[in-house]
Amino acid sequence: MSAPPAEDLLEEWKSEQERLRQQVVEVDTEDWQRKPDFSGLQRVGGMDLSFIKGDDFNACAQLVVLSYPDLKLLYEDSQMVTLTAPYVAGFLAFRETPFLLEALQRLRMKQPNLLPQVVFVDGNGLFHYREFGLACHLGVLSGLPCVGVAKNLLQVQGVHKSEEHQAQIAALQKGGDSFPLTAASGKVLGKALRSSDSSSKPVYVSVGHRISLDTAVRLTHSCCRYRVPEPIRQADCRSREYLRKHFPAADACTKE
DNA sequence: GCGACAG
DNA sequence: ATCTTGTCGC
Repeated sequence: MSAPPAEDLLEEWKSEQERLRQQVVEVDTEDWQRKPDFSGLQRVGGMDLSFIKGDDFNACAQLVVLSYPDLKLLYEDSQMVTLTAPYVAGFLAFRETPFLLEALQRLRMKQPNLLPQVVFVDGNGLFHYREFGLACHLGVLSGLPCVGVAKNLLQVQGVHKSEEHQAQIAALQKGGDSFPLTAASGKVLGKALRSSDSSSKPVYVSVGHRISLDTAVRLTHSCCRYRVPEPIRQADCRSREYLRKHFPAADACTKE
């Protein structure tokens, strides 16, 4: 279906990532990030893309803004988009970021008062081959604080699904427990977090932009009703719902 | 050739 | 990402 990406394009993308990497701010920049109860934080965003089953190009781009700490819906935007870049592990941002930025731009235009103070992104931030995953990319280009939350482990910089890793997961006792994901260099690139008491499979949290890792992990835990933090979960549910409503069984009975 | 491969 | 309902268990 989609042509394999040319080698020189990947090299261009790498350069772009290495250039933008320099702009990532991996410390807390907001007052609320320093507060034990995050007082001052009122709006958290979540973004996601959902696809129709056999279609790699058309997707629903979703933005939700929830109140904090209640996690009630304040704003939502669903928009059908046509993707141009293929999915290549390590380059997810080149596929998705343009449409996430557009959604934020529509919000800035329509309801700037509802702009989220932090955005949860479905994917990694600094926990990435070149320390510049989707959450960093969106953070730097939007200027907003961003947190990356991946549902699956990307094996990067010496972190792998070893027995040691499995043992560390097994040692996570309750919601909020975590352990560091340490690169071969010694740098902690992210943390595996048990997001709730009832989910034994962790999520992988890393810094996107303008937030420290410890704050990102603490905030993620505080936004979890289920395994996936509520802003991302809502974005996922609502974009799927949009597709079900507007493209019901798009593949059934097409052959007569 | 084999494994890895965020979404 | 997507294919997929009910079911077993705490």
